[in-house]
Amino acid sequence: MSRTKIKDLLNSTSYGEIVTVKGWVKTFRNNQFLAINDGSTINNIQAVVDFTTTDEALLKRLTTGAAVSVTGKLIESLGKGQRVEVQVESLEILGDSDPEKFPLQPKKHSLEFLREIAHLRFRTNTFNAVFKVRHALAYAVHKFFNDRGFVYMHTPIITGSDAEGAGEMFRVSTIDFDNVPRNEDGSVNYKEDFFGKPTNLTVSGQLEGELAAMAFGEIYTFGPTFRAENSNTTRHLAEFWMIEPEMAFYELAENMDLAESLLKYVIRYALDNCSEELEFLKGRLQEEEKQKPQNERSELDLLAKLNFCLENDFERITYTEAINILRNSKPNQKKQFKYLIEEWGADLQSEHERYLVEKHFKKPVILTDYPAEIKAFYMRQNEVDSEGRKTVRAMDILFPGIGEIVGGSQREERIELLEKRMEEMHIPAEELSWYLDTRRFGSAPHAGFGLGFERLVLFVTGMTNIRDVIPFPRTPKNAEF
RNA sequence: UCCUGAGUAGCUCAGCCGGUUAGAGCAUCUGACUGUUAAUCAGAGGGUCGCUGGUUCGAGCCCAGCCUCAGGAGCCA
Repeated sequence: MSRTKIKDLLNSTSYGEIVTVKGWVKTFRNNQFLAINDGSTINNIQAVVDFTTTDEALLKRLTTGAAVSVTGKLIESLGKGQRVEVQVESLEILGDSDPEKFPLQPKKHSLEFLREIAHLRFRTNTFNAVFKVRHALAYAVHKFFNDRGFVYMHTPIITGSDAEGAGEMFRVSTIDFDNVPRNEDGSVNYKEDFFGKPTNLTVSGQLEGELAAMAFGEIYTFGPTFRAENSNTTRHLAEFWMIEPEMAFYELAENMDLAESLLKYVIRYALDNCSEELEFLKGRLQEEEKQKPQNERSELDLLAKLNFCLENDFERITYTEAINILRNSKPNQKKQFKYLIEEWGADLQSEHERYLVEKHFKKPVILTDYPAEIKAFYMRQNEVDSEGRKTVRAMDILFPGIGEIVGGSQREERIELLEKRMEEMHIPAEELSWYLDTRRFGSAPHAGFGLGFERLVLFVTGMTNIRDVIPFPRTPKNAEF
């Protein structure tokens, strides 16, 4: 007999129908009430076993975590707390679960503990909900771009260029560390390595993405990204997923429009398609925040926060305007910032970003036109202003609780200016001549951005540690599973 | 990498000023009960107090080093 998914059974009114349920035991109460979950929904179905006619040895094996198949009649529940239940006629244990050793109990576990058993945490309500939302968001990203005619481009994971400048890279090599091939001067002979030269894992698909955009018009990438930074925070991973659209003939304003509508679209999609999961996560967050003092709790609950984000335009201000706001802000004047804002040109610290987003505007903020000094070589240079300040057409989107969720820019399409900037920043032009070819042959204005997928999942699920929104987090000193 | 805090039973945590045999709730096991909702009730088992060294008559507690984890910062998405 084919199985029926629990999600469908919980919505069914076909009372009297004989159904088969396969799933994992959550709890077995009172020697007769079996709560089964099959992952199709965070809710369980109750199967009622007649213990007077069932073999005692079999009943003993109904332990938390065991995989079971039950067949019986779907009936209106005789008890309160659930609408339907299955009256068990036959019961089979598909896989036992030793209760002495199975680490998940029908009680609350800390997220830290569950992180240590990441292979089993999928079976908890919280992670069921988180990864359902993650899936929905990933699907929505593809749907958004596909519906707008963007081409999904697979940029390389292994890169031969170390000039991307987005952070420390992981070396990819087949060299035997115990027997390193050397040149006469003692340096490593990379000609002996797999690719015949040093290679690394990608830190960004942007440069290759630009090449494709200069042919297809509008493309996006969505793939794994690797940063070998020794970052130990709630919002950094060594391996994460990034979405990088790149669009020919877009200027900065259109780039911002696209990023804002992408974020709103995928949040809307999650609200429309994951209401059960988000409702659960909202409750989880409220429980968690009960531990905190009143002034640290969120003003809006999870659903209200997401809806608020949809209903309001993101605030768009330039770096220069932000500096003026910060300079005149209370925490700056009362010297409450750890880093006080004094001069134009300083990089914004996360305390400043948080002030702008969470205190001043109380909504997502897009910061544009940063000082050229603190931004990457490929960003389009603005005219020097009346005070002699050099800025670039960068834009960062800041979200409450997350910080920077999007970083992008209009790209410098004028080759003379680009080459000059590369020289100033000591970027080897020879290594990137393929990149510069886009500016040599039919260069055109274009723009793009990078969206950190896990940071998006963090925001939508209300989770607070990025290690809890990716199945198997890779962080410094941690590559388990 | 820096700053702060933590590490005691399977899990969550208590453990006073250094002093007898290190405790609780949940989980597990045994029994009772049998329409329960993290079932309930009674009982039992369960400890390398993160690791190494030191101080002391005596260390879970004090000191030093190390490891791991968490939060914050930096780097960034």
